[in-house]
Amino acid sequence: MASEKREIPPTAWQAKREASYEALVRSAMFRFYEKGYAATRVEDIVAGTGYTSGAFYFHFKNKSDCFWHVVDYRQRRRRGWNAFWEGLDSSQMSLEDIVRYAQAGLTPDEGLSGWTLVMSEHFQQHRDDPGVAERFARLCEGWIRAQTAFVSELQHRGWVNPSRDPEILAMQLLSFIEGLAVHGVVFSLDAEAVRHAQVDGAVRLLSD
Amino acid sequence: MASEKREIPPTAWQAKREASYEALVRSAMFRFYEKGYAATRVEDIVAGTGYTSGAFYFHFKNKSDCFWHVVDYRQRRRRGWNAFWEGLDSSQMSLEDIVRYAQAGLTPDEGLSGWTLVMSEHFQQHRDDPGVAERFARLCEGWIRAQTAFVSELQHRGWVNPSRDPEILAMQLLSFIEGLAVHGVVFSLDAEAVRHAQVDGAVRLLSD
Amino acid sequence: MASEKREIPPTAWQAKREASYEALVRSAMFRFYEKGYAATRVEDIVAGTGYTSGAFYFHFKNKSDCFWHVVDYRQRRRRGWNAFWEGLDSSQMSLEDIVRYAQAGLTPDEGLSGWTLVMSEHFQQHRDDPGVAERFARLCEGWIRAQTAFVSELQHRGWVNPSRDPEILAMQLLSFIEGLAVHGVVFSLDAEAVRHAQVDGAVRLLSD
Amino acid sequence: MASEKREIPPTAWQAKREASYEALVRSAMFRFYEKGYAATRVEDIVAGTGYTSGAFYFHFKNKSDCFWHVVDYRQRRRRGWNAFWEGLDSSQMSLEDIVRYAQAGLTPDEGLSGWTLVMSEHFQQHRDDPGVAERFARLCEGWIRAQTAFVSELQHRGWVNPSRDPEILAMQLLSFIEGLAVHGVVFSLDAEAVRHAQVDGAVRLLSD
DNA sequence: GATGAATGAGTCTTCATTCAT
DNA sequence: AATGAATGAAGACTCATTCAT
Repeated sequence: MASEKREIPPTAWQAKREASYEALVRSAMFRFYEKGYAATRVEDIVAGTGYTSGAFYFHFKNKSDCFWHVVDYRQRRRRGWNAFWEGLDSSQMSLEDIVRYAQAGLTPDEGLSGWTLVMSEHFQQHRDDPGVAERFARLCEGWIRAQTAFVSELQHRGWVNPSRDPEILAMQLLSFIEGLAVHGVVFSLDAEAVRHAQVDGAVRLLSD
Repeated sequence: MASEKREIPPTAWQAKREASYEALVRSAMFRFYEKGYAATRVEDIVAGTGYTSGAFYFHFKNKSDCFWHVVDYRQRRRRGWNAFWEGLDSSQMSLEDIVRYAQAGLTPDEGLSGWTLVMSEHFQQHRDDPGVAERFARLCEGWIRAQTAFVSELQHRGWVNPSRDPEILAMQLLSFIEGLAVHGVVFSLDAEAVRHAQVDGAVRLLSD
Repeated sequence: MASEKREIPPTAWQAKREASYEALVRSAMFRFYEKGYAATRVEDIVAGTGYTSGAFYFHFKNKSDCFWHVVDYRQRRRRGWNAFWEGLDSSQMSLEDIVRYAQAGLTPDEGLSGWTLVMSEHFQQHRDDPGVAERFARLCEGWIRAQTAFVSELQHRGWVNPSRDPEILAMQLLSFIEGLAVHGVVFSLDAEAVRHAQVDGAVRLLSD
Repeated sequence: MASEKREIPPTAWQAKREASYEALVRSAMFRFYEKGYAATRVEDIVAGTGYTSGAFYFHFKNKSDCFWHVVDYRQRRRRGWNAFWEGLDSSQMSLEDIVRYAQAGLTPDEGLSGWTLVMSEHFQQHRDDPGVAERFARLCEGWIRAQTAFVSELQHRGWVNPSRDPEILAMQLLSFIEGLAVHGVVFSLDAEAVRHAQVDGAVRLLSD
């Protein structure tokens, strides 16, 4: 009856759709980060994009759904660790050098350090929604896995004692870095000092 | 109608007031911790206490005010570090022993580990309120000061290299402990594993 | 702790509550009837009562809940059939006389004839809500039961052939009366003509 | 881009147009019936047809317009009463036989018994739109006229007392049949029982 | 000190409808 | 003839807060 109808989704539309989608996701990311998840209204997200709330609900089921799209978006953009090791002559570097160098990778992109705050806030507010806990857990797993790979590599290359459990170390590193970032945000600490304390502490956590 | 009210002696009055106050503060503390600050309604706080929202607004100017009362309440109940060192024969203990022993003091009371989450959420939602940032900063200072005293004491007693800046170390410790606690909550990690990682990491942060 | 607190619900409050409740229920009833269920906004209901939408949501969980409260309210106010037979000297009356006399009881009170319309509209819009169908069925049962009692009484008193199934007759009567009322509303028929056709038809349905 | 569009011969064009029109009208009819007018979204109508909302607004000015198209569609498809009497040897039949036989014609086609519900719902929601009342009245007139013709024919053929007003009788019949149908839908009554009660009652209404 | 009915501003969300393609 | 992204007005509902008692 309506056989060939849906077949030609003109790429023009697809492009349009993707453009508005990305604009909204990115706006949401920044607004969430600036004001917190709860305090960000859909109107706030939409405001600077040139779209309206209708467009928002065209792309997302609701505000919470939008949050998860942001999470995925960030995930997708996170530069892999593989790229990190390539083109790195580690023979001349101290552990501290490497950690400092890796920091840009350890902390989230786009300078949204302490984004965990947003995540935890969303988590709090949807604690009893079914499946949320698992979703967060799975997300964490991914991070730990990536971080574990980094630690393992450090062990392989002789920077870290190979007898230590890389997974636990990964968790400790992540928590420490993020913990400091969050403290920095909440307590208005000097950014440079925080960065320094992160590197210093990370090195110690990695050392015996 | 209000006949028997006059009969209550002033002291009983005050006692009554304090009783309801504490009941509400404590209920708020637990609700905030369980559901997050934003998701906790005044009704939720009031619910299990036997009081009504009217009582709430007798004691607190508003929800945010209540939050700060909780913070103060927690502050007041935090056992001082002085008590910690008394009756502790540290001569026989390793650094790890001490840290493990101190953990109950390092982490917030009543098993509300990761309460920073609540604080940061409240912070996010009142970012532009004037004075909030300072208030948080001052609060943090208090913690750092206490923690710094602890670290200094460790240096005095020879557990920690005296040349390190105790304040930075304090900040690192706090962030690390809280960071792990938060991760544990958000990502549903095993409580025992978290505790273990906390002690282990803390020792490393304190070591050279 | 809060032992005797809830014990004295000052009747003043109860009265206040009941007053606002009834005002809202009645307003809802009339608005629903005038504009239909879907087209009636909560604001419309609240408008003439002197209350605000907040009061509405104090009394009702939501608009649909309010609808059911209206249904119950109508149910409660429906004069029983017992009162009908008392003080009625049926010996001198024809069947038509009785039916005409009963019409005020057969049709809903307050001149809201054809209120079934509202019910069916609400029904349509909540068809997939669980429990709605049963609730309506139970409601209908009650009506049929009452109507059946009326028919049985007519049989006892010799007005209607006792061999006919009173329950089926009751259903036919109800449907006929309501069906005509609805047609009258939707097709703007003359009220008097409708009333006449109702009595005439009802008598025929009751006759052999 | 629009290259092959010109190649379609005008007749094919028209056929295409009619196909999509009918698909949409029929879908609307069924959706309205299943979920009610208000609860049916344009998307719902469009869903199973293979078209999109754009097509909908090509054929109909708006949702209400679509409703009237459905009404017309149903009107057009209603088998005339002329066809009914042809090829019916009524000499051997009782009144009940005829009514039963006519029921398929009395009740709406396609098993959408109780479609009056939808009509009345639409009516409620457009009560103050000018012209709606008249339009409904005219519609009803048509039905009554058809039904009146049927009744008159019954009188001619001796089944019904010729002294009774055929128009009133027609209205009573229609209301009764539809009233029962509606009750059946809203109160989940057994379809067979309803049908039986319809025939039985109709015969009584037609009898003296 | 405490009650609880009532307020009303604030938000999310829906959906009929438009329009460039 | 039809698409589907986007609009934006409308409405339901929440909840911190007030106030007469």
